[in-house]
Amino acid sequence: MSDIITTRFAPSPTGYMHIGNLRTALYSYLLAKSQNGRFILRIEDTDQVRFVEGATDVIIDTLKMTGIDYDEGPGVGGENGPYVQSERKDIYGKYAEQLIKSGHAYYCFCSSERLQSLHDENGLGGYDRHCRDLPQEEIEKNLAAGVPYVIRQKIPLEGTTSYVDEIYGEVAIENADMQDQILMKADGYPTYNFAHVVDDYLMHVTHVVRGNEYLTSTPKYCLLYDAFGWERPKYVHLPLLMGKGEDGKISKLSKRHGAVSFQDLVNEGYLPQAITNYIALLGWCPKETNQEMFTMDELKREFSLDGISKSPAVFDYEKLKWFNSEYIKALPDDEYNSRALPVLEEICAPEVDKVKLAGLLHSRIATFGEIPERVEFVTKRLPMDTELYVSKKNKTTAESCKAVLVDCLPLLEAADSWDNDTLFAILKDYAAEKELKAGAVMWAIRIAVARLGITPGGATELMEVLGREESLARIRLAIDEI
RNA sequence: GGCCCGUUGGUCAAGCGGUUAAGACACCGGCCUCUCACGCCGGUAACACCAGUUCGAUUCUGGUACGGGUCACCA
Repeated sequence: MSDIITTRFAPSPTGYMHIGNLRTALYSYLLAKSQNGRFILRIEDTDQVRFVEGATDVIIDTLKMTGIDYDEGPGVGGENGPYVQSERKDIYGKYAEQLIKSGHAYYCFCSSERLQSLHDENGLGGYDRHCRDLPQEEIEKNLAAGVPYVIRQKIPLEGTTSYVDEIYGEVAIENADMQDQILMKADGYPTYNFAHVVDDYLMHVTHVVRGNEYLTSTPKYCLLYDAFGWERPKYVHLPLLMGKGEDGKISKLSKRHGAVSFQDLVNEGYLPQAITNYIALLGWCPKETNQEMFTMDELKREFSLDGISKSPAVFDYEKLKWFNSEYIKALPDDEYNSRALPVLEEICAPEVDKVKLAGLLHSRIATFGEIPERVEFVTKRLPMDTELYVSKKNKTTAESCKAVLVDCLPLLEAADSWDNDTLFAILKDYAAEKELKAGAVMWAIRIAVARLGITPGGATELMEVLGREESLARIRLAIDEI
């Protein structure tokens, strides 16, 4: 058991899955699975104030949708449970007591008001270690009197604590620069700082994978392991995910940069696999290959620590879109239709051929969320801009297009059936007869019928989707408008 | 502000002492085409700066600048 690599993902239930968090989960999972290890999900809900109903389900659902399956955790159980910290509340106290006995922690009776004023005075400074060396009798007196207390870690006043991070190498921090951080809160719950150390030990976690905001606080955790006499785990701190603001400034990825939760992205029409694939490459790059499209199994095979970058990565929605469009294009028709058709059903008139329209859209959309705007012209006659008739490539002008429309209207009216092949043949023949470029004819018709410059299909394809009556009506209207 | 980390094109990134400094997204151009898209072909664009080590630095060391993180009874 101890030989096998064990990682965990330990989010706090906030109600949504931040994309940076998801990447941490993914890397943690991949590290374990790349070496046939175990992966644990642990819910860190020691903050009772921030409790969010149903938040754990969001986490579990996200992992399920992305294919990050855990070997132990809520819902699946395991021999190291429970996997929700609030359900493990009883076990932290005795470890804290142990630390007090061994001189690595102490009771602190300072009120939160005092702490607050301390903070206000110093700005940045922290606790003044007021209770660090309280006389034993005073401690007992306070305890007996029921004075609320927290338990703080007794950080050595001198010396340096260092560890070797798997990504960043040696990190050394002066003990004097560390705070006597709180291990147990007044409400009896442990802090993250304490709980995760105890749990990682109890759950036999061998590699702690997390964001690099913990890089400099890790020595404090190392001191805890040392105090208990436990073997320290290996640390894998990941470069942060950044966002680029409209002002061009780069900062930690947050709401102001757009959709940052997995659920937001899914709602916008991104596929879970596309999201996973993209974020896998944000801070990691495979060795010996230039591959970009990865299935989860391939990631498990290729993933390795030495491919992880040290520098922060800016989340690029454009590239995510590209991945998503690739995944959409690769979708089998039935799967694609099951996503696209409902959207079209909802926004299109009954006479519109949704299956045809969906087909036209298949290779042209980057997200399912953009379907409504792409097909708006089908159900609505958009305001016409006659400039659209001008095509330098096809050498058309509004006037030349009008002539084409006038000529073609009766031909189309006479069409004995209304499908793409028939319509195309009619127009092609017309172009040949008039010695026009086919493109010039198609351009005129397409603009007239779509009233839009960029369309999800060619002239005759659009006419087929719009139907005979609407198409002809639009051509007549267009003639009048020029 | 103290401490810590980082710095290759607009973005993701390969590189790990000697290279014409990969590739992808985006962008631009071309081809194909019934438009757009797809697809194919091509192009623009980068080693933050200054010292040092070395025969030789994008690669190693130091400093500067810039960016980020952290200093909670949040995780």
